[in-house]
Amino acid sequence: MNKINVVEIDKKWQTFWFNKKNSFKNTDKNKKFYCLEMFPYPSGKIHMGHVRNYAIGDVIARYKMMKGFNVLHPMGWDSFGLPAENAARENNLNPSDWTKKNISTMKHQLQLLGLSIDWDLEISTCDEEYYKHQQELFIDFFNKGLVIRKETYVNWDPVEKTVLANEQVIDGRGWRSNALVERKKLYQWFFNISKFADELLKDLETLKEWPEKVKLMQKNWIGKSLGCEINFKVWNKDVDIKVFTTRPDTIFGATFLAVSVDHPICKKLENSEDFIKFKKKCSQVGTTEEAIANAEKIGFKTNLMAQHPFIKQKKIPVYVANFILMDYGTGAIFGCPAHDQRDFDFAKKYKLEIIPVVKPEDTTDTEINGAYTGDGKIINSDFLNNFSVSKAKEKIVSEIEKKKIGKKRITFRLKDWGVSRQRYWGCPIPMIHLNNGDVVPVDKSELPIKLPKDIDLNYKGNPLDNHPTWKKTKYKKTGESAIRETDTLDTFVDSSWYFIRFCSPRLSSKPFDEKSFSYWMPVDQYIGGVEHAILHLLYSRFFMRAIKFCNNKVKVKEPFKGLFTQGMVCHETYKDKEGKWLSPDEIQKTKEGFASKIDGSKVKVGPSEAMSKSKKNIVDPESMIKIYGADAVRWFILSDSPPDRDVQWSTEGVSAAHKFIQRIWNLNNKILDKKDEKSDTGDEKKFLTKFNEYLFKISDLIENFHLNVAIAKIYEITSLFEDNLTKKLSNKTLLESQAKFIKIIMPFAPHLSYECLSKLEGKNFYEEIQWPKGSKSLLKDQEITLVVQVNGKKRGLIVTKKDLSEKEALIEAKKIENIKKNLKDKKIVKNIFVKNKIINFITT
RNA sequence: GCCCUCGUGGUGAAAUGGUAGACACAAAGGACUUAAAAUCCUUGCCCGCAAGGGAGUGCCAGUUCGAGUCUGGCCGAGGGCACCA
Repeated sequence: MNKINVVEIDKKWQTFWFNKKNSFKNTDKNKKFYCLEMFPYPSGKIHMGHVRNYAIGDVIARYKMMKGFNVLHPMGWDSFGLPAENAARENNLNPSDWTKKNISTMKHQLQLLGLSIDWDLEISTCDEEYYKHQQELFIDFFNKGLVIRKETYVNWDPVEKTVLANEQVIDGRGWRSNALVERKKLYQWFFNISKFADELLKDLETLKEWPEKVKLMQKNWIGKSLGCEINFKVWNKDVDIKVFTTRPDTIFGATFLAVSVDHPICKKLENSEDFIKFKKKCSQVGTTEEAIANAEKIGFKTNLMAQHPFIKQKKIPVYVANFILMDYGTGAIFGCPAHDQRDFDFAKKYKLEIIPVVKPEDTTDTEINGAYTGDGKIINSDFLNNFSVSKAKEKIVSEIEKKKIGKKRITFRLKDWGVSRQRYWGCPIPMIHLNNGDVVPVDKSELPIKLPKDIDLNYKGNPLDNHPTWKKTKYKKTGESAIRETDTLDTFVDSSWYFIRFCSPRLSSKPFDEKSFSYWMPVDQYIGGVEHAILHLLYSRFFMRAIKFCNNKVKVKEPFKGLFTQGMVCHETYKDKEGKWLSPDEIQKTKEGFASKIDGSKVKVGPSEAMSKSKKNIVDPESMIKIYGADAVRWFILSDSPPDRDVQWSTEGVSAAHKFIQRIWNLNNKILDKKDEKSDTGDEKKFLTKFNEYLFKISDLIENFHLNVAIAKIYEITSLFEDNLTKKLSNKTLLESQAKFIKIIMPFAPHLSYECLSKLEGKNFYEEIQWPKGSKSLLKDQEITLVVQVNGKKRGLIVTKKDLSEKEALIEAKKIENIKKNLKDKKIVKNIFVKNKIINFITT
């Protein structure tokens, strides 16, 4: 048997595509398609997650090219970030060198996959030619008031004297120093994303091709809530505490006030030693929402009492509490323990009064074990009694407004986007600090503000700040000396507009050319990991709006028309007898299970988890490609699971994919070698009808991302062809159909397809390869199977032509022996008939 | 803690409210072969020689002629939580 040499054909066609430069540009300019996969962080080598992401994208890109679209399919590198700095420090090299080396390795590896990427458009965010435009955008945003400077908390490592990323804080301690991490306030730069909060929320509705779950996550993240501000008078003092609540209906259940430690009224407590201690304790909780939510709720009782606005004689204590955040609402709440779990926990701890004011409709239970947050009838609430929750809300808000002690207010959970990072390997923020305290942008002619090459990363603190000369500069307008901003930008900024840069990646004069922008944007299909569902996608949506805000030639609001989020690649985990992780290469199969290759001892097989270095459950794509070929690797990763779910990598699976590649190759050869014979029109028609049906089905499946099902159908087509080799089909029919079939496989396994097609059609590919056209009229000749049920249970089947009438169907159904048996001695009460689907006899 | 998603054979999975398990992996049996590899065929819960019948999609209710699919409650697993990317 003629064996396919996958390594050889991989190389052959990759060279062919490379020389052709993927220039599929002779297509219809009026039909554009921008296909984009999330660009990778150059961490060293590509991993299976990348393979999956880019295999999915390549199917879509190639399919659209074959459909005649002018396709933009670029690739770049998200090349600023923390790992480069860490690696550089460990190996004593420059982050730039480390990054460049990784990019070159990974680019080579990606090319081994045979992707239809136009490498002429390659960009890298750490490239001066990229980040100078980002600095320009920053200045534009600043001039339009979209950049602000304010104080926030960071994780501070007191030993390293650096700001730590959340992932660098382990159990409240710095990952290197092991010192207890403190919260520290710093002045930082922010993008005013909250300005667009309402718009970002509302426009989610226009994103028809986004997964519902991603939209829901963004909606909850933005967190619009309708509530109300209420002023509480402080007893015997001339101050008010303004609280924000989404549950004004529970005002009669209010038994305390709680304010954030950063609330202005706390200023007066600064001279109390107890308060300082309390504040210190609060600062030991991390800055993540998770840490704050899980931290024990603690409070500091002030000597202030607040006057309840609706109960004359009632005074309630004012606490400072660690779970109240200054940047949400007003930084103060009223606590209603009966109907808020956090308030409940707090009240239990400090033995505060708990007054139920909402009674659930369906219980008589009087014992309170926790907060009740559902609907019900209002009780213990004076004029609100007997109202429902929603009615009570309306009533109380109008009452509050009438009394002028507060007003309706909409709040968003979404905070402004902090973009300052006290790190070296990022885009320098193009601002300078003048002697008089003003902070101004640099002149655009001075861009790019380049990172210095000579940097000492072993020095404690902010590297740019510690550089001997870099920050010293002059203000161009006046010539006075000035100090550069030494913070760099969050790497999310880099990835918030790279898809725009791809429209005109070599343009030096400005970030993008408006003409190419309006041709290509928005991205028609964006593909990437679901872990980016909120931040990256939301920031990109903000950036698009901010750019539009600064440039009236930009008409696009939403950067990504279609979004697809793929699942992770998982693998079983293995541990040796000492509980140490083993990689799949370090084990071998035995009769009982698996054993270590090193000492032959038994291996414990653990659950399949996302591939990660720490668990060593990694399979290297490059070595897989070398053994099985690019097509088999792509094929397997697409075939085994729906693309939006996790997939389990298995050696058996990729080996099976390889066998299938061989099977198609064999089929192709059998058809080429077959002697012509007299055809039977009946056989031919049957074959062509069935194949035609598959053709429509597969287009549909690809367009809806059901790539695993599309592959299952391709297996079925293969069997169809193999079965028909022994039937009476003309060679013309077989060869023509096979060529169509090979084209269907092309987006998935392009190397194999080009090789087969070059044999079938015996020509070189100077023209575009078109997706095969199906016949609508042939679709009408399909056979369908009608299910016959008695009382909802399947009792028979009718194989028949399409669109059989109810009358005919019932006659046919009653002819079936088993149906006769089941209807015997019974009276038919009702017939259910669904065309091309089902007959259901309902009997007495 | 909060938000989101997912639970179907030994495994990955398929199924516009209409035949549950397509397709594939693994396993068992068989064919070819001196043998192995490769390839191909068959089987796949329970009763039955078969025809056929029964149970069955995490658990408990409900809607429907009909529920894996819709509704409510529960249990379990995974993702995100603003300085990892």
